[in-house]
Amino acid sequence: MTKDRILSAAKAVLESAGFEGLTIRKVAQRAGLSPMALYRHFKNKDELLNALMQDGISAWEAIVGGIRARDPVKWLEALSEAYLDFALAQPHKFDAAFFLPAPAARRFPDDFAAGRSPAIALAMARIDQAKADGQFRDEPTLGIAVALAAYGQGFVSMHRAKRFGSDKQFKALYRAAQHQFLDSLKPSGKSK
Amino acid sequence: MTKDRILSAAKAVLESAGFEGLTIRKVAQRAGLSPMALYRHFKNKDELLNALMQDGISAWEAIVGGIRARDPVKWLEALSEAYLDFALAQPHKFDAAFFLPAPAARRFPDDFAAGRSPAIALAMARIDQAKADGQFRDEPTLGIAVALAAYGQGFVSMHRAKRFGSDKQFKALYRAAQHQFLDSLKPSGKSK
DNA sequence: TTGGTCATGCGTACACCGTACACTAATGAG
DNA sequence: CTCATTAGTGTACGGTGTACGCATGACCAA
Repeated sequence: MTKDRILSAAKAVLESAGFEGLTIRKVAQRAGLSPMALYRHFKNKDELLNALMQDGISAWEAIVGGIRARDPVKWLEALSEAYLDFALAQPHKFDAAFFLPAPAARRFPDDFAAGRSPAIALAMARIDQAKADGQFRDEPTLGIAVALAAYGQGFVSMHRAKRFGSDKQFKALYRAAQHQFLDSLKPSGKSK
Repeated sequence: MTKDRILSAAKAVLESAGFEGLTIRKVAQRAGLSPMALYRHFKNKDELLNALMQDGISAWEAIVGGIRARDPVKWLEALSEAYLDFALAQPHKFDAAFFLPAPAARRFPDDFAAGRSPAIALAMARIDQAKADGQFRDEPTLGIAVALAAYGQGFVSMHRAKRFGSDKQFKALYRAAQHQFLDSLKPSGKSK
């Protein structure tokens, strides 16, 4: 389908030129079409960006789905590390997944607890499991999941805004914070 | 000075039209100048944006400097709340302060611990104080400060990306996470 | 006063952007 | 074959950042 070809072209342009360099004209050229042809398949540029967001989210879901750790806490640690890898190794795809504004239609409802997102649902299941195992205290599962997500997104956002001196410092602080966070969820008295 | 007039115009345009609507031509018109006149005072648009970032940061520093709470933990709670207010009440200024990429020249050095930013330095002083008071456990001060910042930035970033169903949900989760975070820093056994 | 230097602002022009509009070429059903 | 639907195109418009060269005026030395 032509639409897929356009999407592939868009992903290629995004990869090589970033969001700044992602233009209708460039995508069209890459797809071997005239610029206006894209409008047969996407209402406008925003809709194309939205498709890229979807693609980025799918990539992330696949990564999360591939985490193999058995122990729920280890699983959450692996999740956190995978997130860091994703952000650094595929920055544009990552940004598409996490920073692009969602159109009204696909926003989480107020109970996004329910886990409209498979990745969040998976994480919440592991958190519940850790609580059942007695590895975590009894804090609200949604709160923990969202906090973990915010943590990661915050670090990456600060990194994107060039608030860290170096990637090395960024990674070190990211890992330290993640470790401390998971640590803080252990039952009282067990910390450190 | 003309430069100040341009900056004021830019701030006004930013406030009323956001970053999307911030164009050289609009700023020039607002300042009563021709578009090209701006280039006598700013190398290019990026440099103008950088000046806006500086302005946003100053606004934030002023807010932080104005927090009056005596108790260090209360002070940190007030900080967190002020951050939320700032993000919601002055979104563009907030974004200028926290999301605009810093030019290489003004990046934090690797020991940004040292607190190139007055706000971070203030926060770290309060954290040290809380530790001295026995209100916090002995985690690394820098780690706590950066984690707190990442927390806030992450929530706001997710909000900007429209990942929350509503402002109400956003605020509720933000506050819950902040509360849980500060709580987790208390000495073992005292949590909840 | 004259002349020169420098800072300031302006007008024009260019390349690039998203996309509205009107068009043609291809496809497939009856 | 006819005709409606779809896919793709070319042109054009209003917007963007900004390079370039010129005009103006303030200042100061001769």
